[in-house]
Formats: sequence, structure tokens, C-alpha cells
Amino acid sequence: MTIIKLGYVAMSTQLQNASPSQTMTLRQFQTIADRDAAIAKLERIAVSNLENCLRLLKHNSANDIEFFRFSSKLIPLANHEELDDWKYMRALKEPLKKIADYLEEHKQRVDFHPDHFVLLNSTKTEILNTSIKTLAMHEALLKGMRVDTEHRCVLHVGGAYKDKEKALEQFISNWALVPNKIQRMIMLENDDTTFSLRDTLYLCEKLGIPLVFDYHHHLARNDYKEWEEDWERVVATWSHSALPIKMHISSPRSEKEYRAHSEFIDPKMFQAFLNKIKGSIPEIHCMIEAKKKDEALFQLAEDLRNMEGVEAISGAVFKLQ
DNA sequence: GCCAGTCAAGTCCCG
DNA sequence: CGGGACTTGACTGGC
Repeated sequence: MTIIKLGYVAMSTQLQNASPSQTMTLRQFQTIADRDAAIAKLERIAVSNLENCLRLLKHNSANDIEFFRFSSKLIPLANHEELDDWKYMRALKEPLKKIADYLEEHKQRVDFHPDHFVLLNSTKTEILNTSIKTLAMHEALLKGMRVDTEHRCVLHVGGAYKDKEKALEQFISNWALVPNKIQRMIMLENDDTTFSLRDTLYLCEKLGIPLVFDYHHHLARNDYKEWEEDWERVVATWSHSALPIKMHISSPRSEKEYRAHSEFIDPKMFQAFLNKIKGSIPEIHCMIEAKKKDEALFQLAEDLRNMEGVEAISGAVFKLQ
């Protein structure tokens, strides 16, 4: 028996005016003559984003959703060098505390997927440092929410830099430069072009990092299709984590645009995956990466209710026989 | 009100 | 070596 929990990403198609990613560009910031006023505006946006996160968490609880990825665009310009002196966390204490209080009463697994320019395998010190700085911002947010920071940020391995093997080794040597408290937040995900499931496993096993399996990314690759023989290795990377194994699910937009994400999840594709992993683990959390966000989750939940061998425990939690 | 273009960040590909 | 694509949601400016 395997418990399946469904989650979705960042925003809701159902909740109106609840964007957690409102923003301000550098140009906008610079056109405001009074710098303090401009910073105050940035803070208002960030506070509003966090308030919308709380609304989203309440929406989740109301719909039995216990798994959610926060937007990584909560604080506009947070790590821009132009705003180096901005102590953005000060203005966010209260809204973060409200999230913390809510999460204490309404358990949800929450995490982040920092944007693709967070690169831990870069050979450029500056890029590595910016990446660590961005991760430190994620850490501060998690702490403000009183969430245990372990295994809360999923990243890709990074760039190939014309030599994939070398780029993998670069990740390992850079890892030693990453502060311990940042290291413990990280999970790694296989990608669809450069680092395959096996490449990512190599790093995860070597460095003790949990691997988030992206089924769609794996299927989008041309080098090899088998993943079943590596599944036990994936599971093993989670053996030291307090959290159940997590994966990403999405479906191709079309045969032609195979790598692009479609609006909804193809239930047949998901069922094929479930059939393979059946009984191998007690629990799995599936992050739905679909254009239609929570609407796609509700649709998949409906499909699961009609699926043979699957039993609904609640609106977004299921039991696989 | 709608549509096109722009926006912090990096990498990769093409000419 | 330089420029555009990639990908994403939010937002602005032009109509």
C-alpha cells in the first residue's frame, strides 16, 4: 500500500487576485525618485505576496491539499546588488509569523524551487555566491515560517559548460563551499536535456542529497528510457530524510512540443508510473507542474477516484493498493 | 479591455 | 563574439 499526496505550484486558478508573485522591475524601482518610498513599495508588494501565500494555504486546507510549492518570486529584487543594503526581512516578520501560526495548526508540506539561475555547479565564483545568497533568502523565509529547512529547495544540477562530466565534478567541488545549513535544504532534480536521472543519482548518492524524480523530464530524453532499474536508488536517496519521497509530474503539451508542460495531467501517463512503483514505498508526494495549477490537481484527483486500485482518502490524498 | 513588448538573474545555440 | 531563444507570470504602454 502506498499513500499518494498531490500538490501544486505557487498559485491558484480558482482564487482571485491572490498572486504570490507580484513584482517590481529594476527600471520601475529606479524611476521612483525617493529611494525610501521605492523600498517601501517593494516591501508592500512582498507583504502582499506573503498574505496571498496564506490565502493559498487556507485554500489548500479547505480542499484537503497537504503539499504546496511556494513561489520563489515572493520578494522582488531581493538579491539585486542595487538593493544590497535593503534588510527586507524586517518588514516581513509579521506576515511570515501568520503563515507560521497557520502551518502549525494546518499541516502542509511546503517547499521551494528556486529559479533556474541558481547554479551550484558554476565555475564562476560570482554566480556561485549569488546562488548561495538566493538560497539564504529561501532559508530566511522558511525560518520565518518556522518550517524545518531540511530538504525544502529543489534545484537542477546546473549547466553543462560543454563538458558534462567535468560539470558534475564541479558540482562536487563547489558543494564543499556551500554552507552546511544551505546544503541541508537542497534536493536535486533530473532534467530533460543535460543531466539525466543517472547523472543526478551519481551526485545524490555521493553527496547525500535526496533526488526528486521528474518523470516527464526523464521521458523527454533521448539517451535512455529505462528508469525502473534505478528506482530503488532514487528511493534510497531519501532514506535519511524526515520527509517522504517526492516527485514531479507533468505531461507533454503535444507530441511536437514534448518538453513543454500541458495544462492538465494525462492520467494514463501517471497511472503507468504508479503501476511501476506500486508497493515499493509507503508514501509519495507528487508535485503537479501544470499550467492549470490547482485546477489540474482537482482534475487528476477526479481521475484517480475513477482509477482501479486507487482509493480516495480525501480530496487530494489517495491510497494505492 | 485587449495585445504586444518588457523585465534581475544564466546558458546555449547560431551566425 | 554578439544576439536571440529559452520560459514564466506580472505589468506597462499603446491602441
